[in-house]
Amino acid sequence: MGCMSDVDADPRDLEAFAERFKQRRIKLGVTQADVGSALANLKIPGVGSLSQSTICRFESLTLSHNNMIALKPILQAWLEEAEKSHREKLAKPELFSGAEKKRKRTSIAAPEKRSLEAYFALQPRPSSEKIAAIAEKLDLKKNVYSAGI
DNA sequence: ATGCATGAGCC
DNA sequence: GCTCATGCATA
Repeated sequence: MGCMSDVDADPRDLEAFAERFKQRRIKLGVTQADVGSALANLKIPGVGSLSQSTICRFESLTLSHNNMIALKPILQAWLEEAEKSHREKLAKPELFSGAEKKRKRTSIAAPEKRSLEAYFALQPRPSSEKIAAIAEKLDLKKNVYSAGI
């Protein structure tokens, strides 16, 4: 009866894991479909993506026992990865939000551009107060000046 | 979330 | 042919 070398085959463990899995997935703001497709990024040999259906069935324990056993380590691996990178984002937002932080290329309309060039001809290196004043006059954000240098 | 269909592996 | 894992389509 008590055969099988599966250390992890206890239905109670599975139940507990499935529950934790779902809660933590939701806490990460990730859908079942997201999990399924993200599995492919784990690059576990012989493991591709799974469907939303399968993730759902895993969480609700409606897969066969063997199927659950087989899927558990995979989903566990995903969960650990997901939580790791989530922590990294919280710890070092500046490294990760590069795409979000980067200012878009500034484009300056022709009239403003001519004005700025005129100001620059008069005074190539104005103080930040001057810059602010110029920005005010031209109704531009003050950091636009440095974009024009 | 789930009924139904499909394809892979098995004997 | 049967079982099982999985996906699609849908309410």
